[in-house]
Order: sequence, then C-alpha cells, then structure tokens
Amino acid sequence: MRMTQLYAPTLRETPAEAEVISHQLLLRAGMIRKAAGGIYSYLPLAWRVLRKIETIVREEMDNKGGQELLMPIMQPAELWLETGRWNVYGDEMFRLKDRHNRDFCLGPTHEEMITTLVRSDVRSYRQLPLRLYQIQNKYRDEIRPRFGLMRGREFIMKDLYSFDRDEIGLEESYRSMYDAYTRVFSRCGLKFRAVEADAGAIGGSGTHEFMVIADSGEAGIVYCNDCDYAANVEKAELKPIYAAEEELLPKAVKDTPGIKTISEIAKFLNIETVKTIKALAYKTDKGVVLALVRGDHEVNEIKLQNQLNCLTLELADEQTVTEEFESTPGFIGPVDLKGKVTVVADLTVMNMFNAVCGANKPDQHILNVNPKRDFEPTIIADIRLIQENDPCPQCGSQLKTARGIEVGQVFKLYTKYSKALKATFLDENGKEKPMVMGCYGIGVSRTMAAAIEQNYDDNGIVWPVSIAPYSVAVIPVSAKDSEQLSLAEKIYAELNNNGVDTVLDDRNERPGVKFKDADLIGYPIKITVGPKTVSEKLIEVKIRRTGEVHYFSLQSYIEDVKALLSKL
RNA sequence: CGGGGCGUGGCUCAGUUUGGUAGAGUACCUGGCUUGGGACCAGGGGGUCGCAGGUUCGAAUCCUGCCGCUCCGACCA
Repeated sequence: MRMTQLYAPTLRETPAEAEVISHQLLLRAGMIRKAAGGIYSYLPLAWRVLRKIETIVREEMDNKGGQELLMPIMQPAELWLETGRWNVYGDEMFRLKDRHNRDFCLGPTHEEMITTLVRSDVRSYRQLPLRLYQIQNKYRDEIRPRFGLMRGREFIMKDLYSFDRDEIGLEESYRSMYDAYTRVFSRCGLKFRAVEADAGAIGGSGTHEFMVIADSGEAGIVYCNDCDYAANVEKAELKPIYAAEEELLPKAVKDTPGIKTISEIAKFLNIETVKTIKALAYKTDKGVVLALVRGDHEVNEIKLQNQLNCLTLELADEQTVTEEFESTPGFIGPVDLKGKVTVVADLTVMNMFNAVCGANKPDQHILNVNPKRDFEPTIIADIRLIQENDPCPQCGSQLKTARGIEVGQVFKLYTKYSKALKATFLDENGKEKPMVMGCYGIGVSRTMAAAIEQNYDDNGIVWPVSIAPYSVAVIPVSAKDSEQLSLAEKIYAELNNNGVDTVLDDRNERPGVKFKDADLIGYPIKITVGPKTVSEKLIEVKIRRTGEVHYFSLQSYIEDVKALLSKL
C-alpha cells in the first residue's frame, strides 16, 4: 500500500472525547471514527488489524475442531421467550419490530439461536461432540458505553458453542478452548492472565476470564506469585479470619453524636477498625437486606447477590433505611433491628469479639457486640471483597492485585440451555439426554484496543508484529531524489513479494512528517531510504519498540528484515 | 437512571461574565521554497456557533425545553 492512497486520516491532536489511550491513538492514527456512542467505523488500518486477529482466532478454533458458521444478527423474540431471557436481558438488548409488529432483537449473544439450530438437526450421540463458532458483530445497549472500542454497543465477537454427550466431554471441550484461548492471546503478543470468574447473566458455572493486564482495565483481579491462583475480585473466595478469643463483655450503648463512618467511630473510640462491624443497607427485588462485614472490609455485591439469588441489588436510600429497616441512616446495625430485614453476615464477622456497631438510633453505637449472642444473621456466608495481601485460597501466600481488560471468557453451561430449549439426543442405549454445552467468547475488537493499551509510547502505537496492520514502512527521506525513490519502490515491491506486509510512504512530505505518522500508526519496523542507501547501498532499519537501528545491505536485506520481524 | 463537565470550520480551542459584522492554531486547496523527526512565505475554500422556542432594534452570548458527547457509579466480550 502506498501512503498516497491509504485512507488513514491521522490527527495531530487528541480528540477531546477520548479518555483512554487506545481510544485516543485509534482516532489519531486514522483507524476508527465514531458513528454514535459506542458505535464505530473501522477504517482500513483497523480492519487489517482485526482481520489479523480473526485469522489467529480461526486457526486456533479450527485446530480444536471448531467449525465456522454464520448465524443471523437479527433474531426473533420467540427464541428468547423460550428461555425466558427476553425479559431477563432487559434494557441491554436492542429490540426492534418488523412491519407486522413482530418482535426481534439484535443478537447480544447466540445461545438461543445455536441451540435451536443444533436441536433440529442433531439426533444421535454419533453426531457429538460439535464445536461451532462464528465471528460477527454483537449488540448490547450498554448503560454506559465508554473507552472507545473497549466498551462499545456494537462490537466484534467470536463465539464458539460446544455440544457434548456428557460432562466428561464438556470438560474436554472446556480444556481445549482454554488452551486455544491461551494460544490466541499469546500469539497476539498480549500479557494476560486467565482468572476464575463469576458466571453472571449467561449462567452456568465454572468459568474463566482472560484478562489483559492494563491499568486502564475495568476489572480488578487478584493473583498469587507462589502458585497459579488468579481470580476476578468479584469471584475470589475468602476464608474467615479468626480474631483472638476474648471474654464476652456485656453490651453497652454509647453516645456517638454525629459519628457515622467507620473511620470516625474508630477514631472517636480510639479502637482499630477491625473491632467495628460495617453494616450496609441494600434494596433488592427480594426485600431489604443488611450486609455485615468487618469495618476494614468491603462488601462484594456480586457474592451478596449470589447468596440472595436476587436480580437487582442497590444501596438503600435514607428513606428506605428509616421506613423499611426502621433504623437511622449512619447508625444502622444488626442488633435489635426492628424492620423485616434479611441479615447477611460475612464469615469473618461471626468470629469477632466485643465489636462496635450502630444502634439503629440517632447518635448511638453499641459496644461489646458479640455475634450469635447479640444477633443472629439470616445468612452467614463469604460476602467480602478480596483485598491486596489477603491470603491466597490455594496456598496462603499474600495475594497481589492488578487491573485487567476482559478479552475472553469460557463458560461451562452444562444443560441450562439444552434443557430449556429441549436440545436432546439419543445416547448409545437409546436414551434421550440433553446435550451438555459450553460457550466461549473472544472480544475481537476489544482485543485490538487491549493490545494498544499494552503496547504504546509517547509517539503512538507499538503493534506486536502478529497483528500489526503492516509490518514495515518504507520511507524515502527525500520526495524529490529520484534515486532514493526508485530504491524505495524496489524495496517496497520486493518485501511485499516476499510476504512482508509493507507500506511505502510516497507522499511529498518532509521526512519528519512521515516518521511521525509511521510511529503513530505503529508499524513494527521503519526502513529509511536516504543518501546512505544510494551511496553505500545500505538501508537503515529502525525497530519501533526499542528505537534500535540496524543497517542492512541492499544485497541481502530481505532475509535480514524477515529474521528481525520473527524476533520481535 | 443519578451526579459532574462540555457542545463554535475535519481536529484543538478562544469569544459567552458585560448582547453589536464569527476568530486563532492546525488540517485542506494553489503557487513558491524546503527535505534525516510534525519547516517557511503568499494566496484561498470551508462554520444554520447542537436543535427548537422565547426575550431584544439586534443573540454564539440572556431565558425555557429538548438532543448529543464525555467523566464517576450499577452492566459486560
């Protein structure tokens, strides 16, 4: 490709709308343009990157017995009514009607579609296992699209669905995909971590997320340096912490005027926050809930929601606290609570002695509160959010925290959808059984953004070779020197003929402009054709990531460039 | 949806407080000059000032409503 023809409108300045680096650089490098919130056009350079990622994905899926197909984006409501998700999916689903007033949606995912497809054509255990996948746009009307391609409302996803005869087969499919995902993200040049995760709305259990480690990541993860444990903070399990045993003292009410927060009460009473109980009031579709954790801990709302098995969960407002909990905002506690409240206590709370909590009355706390003696929770469970330095559930070492961008997730669905949609087969004994399913997603467009989040510098993007739009940019220093130009043309043609994706910057620009654009777009290698190339038959080869410079002879540079690329 | 910020040539922004002919830089076009890290000179095209009402002799500027973008929270590939 010649730069004079390439549609890559680069920008000198960062558009104000872009916050995260991948969004800024994708816009500046002329790779994407916004059509609406969370909806983007992919310009030629971005499309090349996406196609390279897709190629890697296809190779790895096919390697594991995956077969590519393509299902409709537009899906009839009946499918979703059958599993009940038409209502559960809520506002996140893009819905539309046809001229006959029939309901449709733009597919946010394809479990329903593929399961009904497979159920009508698969009858026998001999046809299983099946691993089917597609790469296409998905639609989710996100509450808040943001960060450019990282959270769009339209995005490119690879989704594979596995159908097995039994759970042993599912385990094998799951392992295969886990392995394939590891290979995909490694080949894309990403630093990532597979972490244990919460299953969320898709359902099923047993799931891993593939997280690209980046400070801009929306997800929190914990990992252990001494073993292979890694988990999403939403999921990470915790054992109770046992406080040193104390003699139970009689509980006492203490005046604490205007003292509402944990840190205030600890300071006021001159005690450690570990001696306090934090009580958080929630409103759910299953009534009001009081969640208890130790003062220095945080509530993990996902865990709480899973314990309550509720669909909605939000912090209660002051009016709710007053009316439904019959308590006082800022002074709520589990002791002598009058309202009809489900009390969920964290495991650690149950092992505290002589603690402090709110008295459910204005400006008062209770001292020497002892769980079981002074209050009896409805549910006792692990509901706290894991923190840095908490012990590893596997080996006990101190955990580290990091931020991650979720680029893929693998799920075991078991028979959730096959039962709901009656996708059954006859086994070797002629017995009808539901297929055992798994689903496996990769955010292709998000992977592109994540790659940038991990590979950039002050001058622009630094693409890993495997997914770079072009591997090499050939830049003649002078736009007038005919010898330089003809050498540049020759190199450009020869590299392309030898399978190296190359652009020629044939624009009538000063060299600085060409270097800047090349760095912004992020070609792994720049080849400068200058006076030295003409006089000494040497080309200058500069590595984008390191700035390292090599001089190769015009006689033999092709192999040298290829060797260099293979090492990057 | 709740809470902040912002909508002025493609991009970055000034002008709004105190109403009076719509500006700069950059990008783009033409010519000249220049060519090893976003040069320079000259000329030029391009804006219903987010939209709709209202106030006024007169509105980018004041008032009302709406729309959009963006950041912080709940959702997720």
